Amino acid sequence: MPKLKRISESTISRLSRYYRALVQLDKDNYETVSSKDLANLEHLTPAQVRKDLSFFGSFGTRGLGYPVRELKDKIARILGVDQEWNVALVGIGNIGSALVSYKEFARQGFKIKLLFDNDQRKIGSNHKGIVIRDVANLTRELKDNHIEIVVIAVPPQQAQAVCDDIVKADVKAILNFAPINLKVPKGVSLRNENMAMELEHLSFCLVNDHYCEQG
Amino acid sequence: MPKLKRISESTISRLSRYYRALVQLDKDNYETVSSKDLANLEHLTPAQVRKDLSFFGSFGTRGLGYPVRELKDKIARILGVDQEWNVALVGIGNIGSALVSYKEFARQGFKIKLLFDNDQRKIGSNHKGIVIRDVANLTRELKDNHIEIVVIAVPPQQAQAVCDDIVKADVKAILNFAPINLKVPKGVSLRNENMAMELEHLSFCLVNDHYCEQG
DNA sequence: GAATGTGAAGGTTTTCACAGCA
DNA sequence: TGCTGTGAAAACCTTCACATTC
Repeated sequence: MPKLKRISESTISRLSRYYRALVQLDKDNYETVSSKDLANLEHLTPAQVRKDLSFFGSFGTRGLGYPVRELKDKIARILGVDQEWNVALVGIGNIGSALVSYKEFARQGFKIKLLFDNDQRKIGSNHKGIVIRDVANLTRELKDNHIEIVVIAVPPQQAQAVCDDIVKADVKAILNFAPINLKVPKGVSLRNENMAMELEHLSFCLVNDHYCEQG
Repeated sequence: MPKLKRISESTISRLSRYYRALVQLDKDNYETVSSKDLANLEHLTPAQVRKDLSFFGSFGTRGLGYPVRELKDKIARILGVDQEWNVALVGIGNIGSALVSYKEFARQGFKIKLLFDNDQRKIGSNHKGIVIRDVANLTRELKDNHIEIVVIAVPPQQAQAVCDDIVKADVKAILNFAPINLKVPKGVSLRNENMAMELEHLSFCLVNDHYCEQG
């Protein structure tokens, strides 16, 4: 009985973690798993696991636990990783090229279909079997190729302009690696990966260990 | 009058954002900034800004606002980015090599001093001016070189073993790119960058836009 | 007058605890 | 008996509102 309540960011992130754990449990031929086991695997509490899952339905059996395979598939459905997504990547610099070869992406159904850059020397060349296109045509090519998710890996100065072009192509999901706060209209989902910020978090913990709860 | 209360993760992350904004304001020769201005720059509320800062002291002047340069320096101090940190990177694959050239790191005082890999073909070779060492000697070399922060960019199967070696070297801060939940003892700070998880978050939003608050 | 610093209020997330079911 | 599902309680985080200071 899923209620139409807003789901918190943390619940969604934990869903990813449950999913990962369940994939492993399934590989290891476990049939069922209790909220306690699942919680231990991901260093969470059993109540948290049950509450999170309860937002989406009643997947378990009292006295027994959750059926591994079935729960895995249900969560895959909820997360949208039971289908393929067309992904484009803008900015084929250090991070961009690393992402092209990042195996975890393809494994989960995220297919990198298009690459873009603004460097004339790169445009037209092949990168791991994908031709690099001119970012000048970004909006049109995203539309023509039915891209659903775009990854931004350009320098911060160019990120907002690129982002605006992406939004114009009606793309509703953006993953941003540029260390800048992008503005997107309502209805567009934006996630940020900011490595410098994570390092700053760590240095904060090193300097202020009395404030900072362990790891 | 900083109280000895635990600081929330979100406050620490916002501190990084204030810092970035203040660096820019200082470059643009602003002398003072109000909580309202700072909030607008980072899409937050003025009350949030004031509350966050108040955990660490009273940096502003009533009726005037905060002195930009001074606040920037104070936050740099709090975040620990007023000093240099010795960083090592384990795993010189796609992501690892991208990180070596990531300019944002060095700019903030995070100096990559050592590189490690387990691939005999890579060990001993030069990567952007840094020699790649054998991960077999990880613990000893981290100790000998007074490394304070280690970045893990190895495949998930090897991540926990690498992590254990890092902990043995008394390193207290780890940034992990492997899609796995590492176990670290109390007192060690661990941050995770999980790109697959961010993409899953986006696909969740695409599939469940009714649950998912905008961007 | 203008904007900080901060208790108190309000909202959200997590944990508790137990009823309910296999 | 064992473990889920879930209201209620507790903890936590954000916003409000205003006294306070320049």
